[in-house]
Amino acid sequence: MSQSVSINKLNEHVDQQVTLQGWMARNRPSGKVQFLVLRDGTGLCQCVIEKGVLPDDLFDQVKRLGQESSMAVTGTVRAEERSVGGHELAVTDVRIIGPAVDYPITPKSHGTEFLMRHRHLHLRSQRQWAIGKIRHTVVDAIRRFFNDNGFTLIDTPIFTTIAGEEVGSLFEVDYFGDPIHLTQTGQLYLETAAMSYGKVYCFGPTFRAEKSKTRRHLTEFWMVEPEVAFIDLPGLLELAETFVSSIVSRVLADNRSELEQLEADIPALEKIQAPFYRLTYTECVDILTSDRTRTFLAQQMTEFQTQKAIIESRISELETQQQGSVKQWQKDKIAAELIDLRSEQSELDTKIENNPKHAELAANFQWGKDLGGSDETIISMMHDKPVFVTHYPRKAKAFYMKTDRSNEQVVENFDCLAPAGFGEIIGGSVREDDYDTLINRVKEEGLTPENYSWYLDLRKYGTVPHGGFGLGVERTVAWITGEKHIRQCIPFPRMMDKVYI
RNA sequence: UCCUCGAUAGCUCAAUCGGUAGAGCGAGCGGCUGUUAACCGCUAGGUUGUAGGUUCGAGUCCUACUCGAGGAGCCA
Repeated sequence: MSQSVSINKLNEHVDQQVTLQGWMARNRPSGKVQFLVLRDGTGLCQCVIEKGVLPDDLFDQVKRLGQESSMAVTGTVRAEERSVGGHELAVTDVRIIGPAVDYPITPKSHGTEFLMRHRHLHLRSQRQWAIGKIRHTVVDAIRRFFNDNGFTLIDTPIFTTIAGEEVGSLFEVDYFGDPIHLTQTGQLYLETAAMSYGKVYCFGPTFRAEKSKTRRHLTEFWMVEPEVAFIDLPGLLELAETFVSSIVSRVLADNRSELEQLEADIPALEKIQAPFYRLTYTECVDILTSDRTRTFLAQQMTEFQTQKAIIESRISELETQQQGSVKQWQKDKIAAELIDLRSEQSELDTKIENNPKHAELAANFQWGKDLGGSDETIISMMHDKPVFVTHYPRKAKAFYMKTDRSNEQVVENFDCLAPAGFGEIIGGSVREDDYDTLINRVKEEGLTPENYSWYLDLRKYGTVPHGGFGLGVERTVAWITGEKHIRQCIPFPRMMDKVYI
């Protein structure tokens, strides 16, 4: 028996006899030769099976195997320019492990619903695999960053007795007859630990029952939250920009081929380096209501319409070609392109429809409101690097955020908006550290102070300025990979009213 | 919760004015030694989401419901 190796290590075994173990991604049998592409979790390798080398009955058995059949394939590695991955295997033996019949996900395109219902199998497909590899790097980079910078990991509870954000977005579960909630944030617990270790972070799933049906929302998502004692707002911003930059540069270093495969915007990612842009909320309001935004949106509208015209002329061009007497496979290709173009067209229609609404929302923006999704998108579209927006109105924000002592209308908080219209990936703040101010804020919000007694205690026994933020893992992965919907960025997504498997 | 669009073969989609439901892929069989979503020939595959209604006749029109997609509010 020859040495068992993984496909990503084939370059170390050229001209040697090896055994690969994996699944059949596809097979193209012809009379006397089969080109079988094997997938082993580390990459793809074309295996060339020749009749005569393999016994006839085995050759025929392999020929009849369905997509995703598992097998061990033995042969000689050779360098081959024409092949995926640059290597191929001249096969001398095949051992069939688990045949597959009628694998549902075919090489043709599928709709979202179908893929989500087959999520357990969809994870094997190339695109999902690449996103998963990048998610892995993102998670590792997050842990690395904090572990290497003096932070201590604190595991905060998932069953929680207090709310950090909107009470309405808590999932309630039955805890031996009493109600308890799934955590929306580890922050409040994390603050207690920051008073013990100085610099801490938590990293885990978090749950929000928001009725949000958008490409940026999940009801269960992963969030990392650092919390630091003796830090101010500029210090937090510096931490956040160093942190985000370190994640992006790790992905660029470790997952370049996955980024290429996903057609991510690599030059744009290479620009993600500190310092990021800094704007106050008030400056954002000024921008939104200015001529700059008006002309920016008008330009966008023109651009959308130009794109739409291009797509429409391409569609009618293809439709004409389709009428003509071309070969069937060409018709097929045209049909596939038409489907893509039509979905692009309807996306543009939505953008064209929304543009005036967004323009109106922006132009009429009143100081005091929270920034809406469209407002954030506008600000983020105007920049090629992430933007920090700081100092939001106190009334629009959570009770625990520290009131700015030089302007009591605002709090010392920040959001970090990823560029090119992606939107918010981080929300954070300096925490209110004065006992009396905090208890008044708790009461103002209609919350019960008794429930927060332990949280208030932190302000009684050696209070210090401190703060932190939360970064959404799926949003970060979606932004980096250029994936439109964050449901593709977690293995098993849970959405507002839809849990597939 | 609200607005818009959709549901036709296992999958992705066609079906003109309301007039016999059709392709490709996938599956099965046969052919082909260099294929990259190969190609060529043949075969099987359908209660058009559900329930009503209009009509000589409904995939197509009307009503309700179910499910899905996109968007809005809110957020990481």
